[in-house]
Amino acid sequence: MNEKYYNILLPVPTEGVYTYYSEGNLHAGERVIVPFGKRDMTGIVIGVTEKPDFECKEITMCYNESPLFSENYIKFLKNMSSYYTVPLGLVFHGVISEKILNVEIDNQDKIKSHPVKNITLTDEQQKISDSININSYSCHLIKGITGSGKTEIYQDVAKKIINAGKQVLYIVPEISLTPQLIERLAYRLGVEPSIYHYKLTDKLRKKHFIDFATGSSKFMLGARSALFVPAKDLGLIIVDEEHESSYKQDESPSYHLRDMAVMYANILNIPVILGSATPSVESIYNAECGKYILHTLKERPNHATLPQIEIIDMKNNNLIGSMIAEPIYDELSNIVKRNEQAIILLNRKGYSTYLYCQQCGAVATCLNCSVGLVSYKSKNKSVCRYCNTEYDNLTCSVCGSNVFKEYGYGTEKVEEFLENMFPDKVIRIDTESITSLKSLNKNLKRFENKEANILVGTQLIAKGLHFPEVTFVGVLGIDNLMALPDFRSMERVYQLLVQVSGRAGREHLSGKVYIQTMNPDAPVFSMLDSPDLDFYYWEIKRREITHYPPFTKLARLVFSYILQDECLFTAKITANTLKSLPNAEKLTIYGPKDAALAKLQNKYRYEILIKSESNTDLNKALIIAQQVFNKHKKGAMRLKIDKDPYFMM
DNA sequence: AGCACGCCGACT
DNA sequence: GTCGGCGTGCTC
Repeated sequence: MNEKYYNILLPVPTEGVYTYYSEGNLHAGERVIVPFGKRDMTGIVIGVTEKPDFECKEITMCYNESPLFSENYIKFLKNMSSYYTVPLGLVFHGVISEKILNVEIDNQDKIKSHPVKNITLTDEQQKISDSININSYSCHLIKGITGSGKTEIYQDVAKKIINAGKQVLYIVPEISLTPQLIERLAYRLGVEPSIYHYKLTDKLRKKHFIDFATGSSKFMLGARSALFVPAKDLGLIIVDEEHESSYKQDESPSYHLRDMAVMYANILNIPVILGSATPSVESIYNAECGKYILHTLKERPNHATLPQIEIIDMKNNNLIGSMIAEPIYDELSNIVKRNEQAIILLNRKGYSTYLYCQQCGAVATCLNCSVGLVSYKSKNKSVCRYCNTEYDNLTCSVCGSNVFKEYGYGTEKVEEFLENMFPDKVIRIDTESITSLKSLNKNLKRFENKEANILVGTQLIAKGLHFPEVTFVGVLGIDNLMALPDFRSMERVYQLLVQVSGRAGREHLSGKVYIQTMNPDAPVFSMLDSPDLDFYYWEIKRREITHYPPFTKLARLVFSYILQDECLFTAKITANTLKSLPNAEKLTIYGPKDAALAKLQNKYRYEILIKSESNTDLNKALIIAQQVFNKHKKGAMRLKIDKDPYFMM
């Protein structure tokens, strides 16, 4: 009898580590198939263990392969599990689907290679690239506007890593994963990148996973989930647009990709590069503390001039069509007259954004959510933007009337109005107008080919898309964003406005940006055309005074359940327990109070916010909170623990 | 997450 | 009687 006992990690939302025996000799990181309940599952070997005092089952099958997962990878998952106080199995489950995990290694096609195109770096770029030691951990934050040469630096460092026989992981927000980017990278690096993201077919995702895991591919370009493809010998991680809030995962484990990339690079002892035109407040703070190394690219591409930014006071200006301040409207007329191009940015979809009952004045809200409905003219319906319930013939839930007054405007209404004023000159792009990537590309092409002069859209068009002919950007509805109950709202407004300003007047044309607001004296506006860190210094001071991150650690606990009283009751018990903990004086606990969205999909929601200067104290509280909740929860009651929350709604 | 067990309501 | 609704609990 030479049975050995192994701890196996399975992708199940529990602790996830189970003990099995085998007569074979297994190594950490190897994949195995084991019986789990009534089914067979693929898991990975964590290590050898003593014979436990309960009955174990036998490992059904060992993949005959050298381990795909490294010990460092397992360490990374464990660190992630303890940082987010999420069970290890749940982390594994949330990060790799079982479908991908049990992929077979078959005969692989050769990775295509291309002739390498040499790029010459400017002195500024070369200096930054050379300062990055490719043999050990360091975190580099590169600040530079679009086209200032961040990509060239990424490529130069990547090339050094690949020449040293190691692999490179390049992560971008999902929306920037365009065919143009993929083509450009393949062309410049001389290798076909393995692409990895959610929308890829299973077949391709499996292929790219295996290519990178076995080391036959040296370069992976992907979205958030690509960080968890186990590499054979990773030498560099690049996180582009590091400030993007889409890097924060909504579901548990709600990790932040940038933070996890830094954690992983640290464990692997390899360099990591973060890039952005508008780095996040916490990253600049980390640079100031000496955790990251900040590099600022000062040269502007083709010596383009900064756009001229003007703040339009809506109180002193006519609103054309009750929407658009006169100076913006006039500018659009000029644009159409001169056959130039403009972007109108508005972060609201739909036609009218507020509907009031004409009889009793009640606001039309969703029956399942505490959210006001938005009307859509194209669908002839009103829609809840959270649960997407559509209302055909809206009746007032208070008085039963079905006549509503419409206020507020979304992109659909702005498009209609501008289309009336400038027939055939307007295109709209938002998640409602585009049904697929194809239709997005089609609309983008139409605009690129100058089939229209004015592009109306939501944030979609402010991020990462290039419109070389645009000379004017008008921003509507920024006041809504500033008013959001979120300590990061000013940071987001700043980033959005700087990013969208970058869309105006690139290359040979100089541009203008007009922002209409009821609050022209808001400090954020005066810092937009400063290329330095003025906004950062202003914002970091506010964060310090108000005890928000990065000066404190924050966690948000959301309780949700169909029964309001029971939900509040459990939240109260949890909060009271936390308040009476021995380390309670190290914690600041708010709530429970109604969540900003008090009801969603018929579930009532209460939230508790916990602040602490110490990560350890915060984590202790989160573990207790989970235990108290498990003891007192009823039925399908849920608790979502969001550490380092990015969305306070 | 699956999958089974178990305890109530309304069908051939 | 038994089919099926989904609440509860477990998986080495």
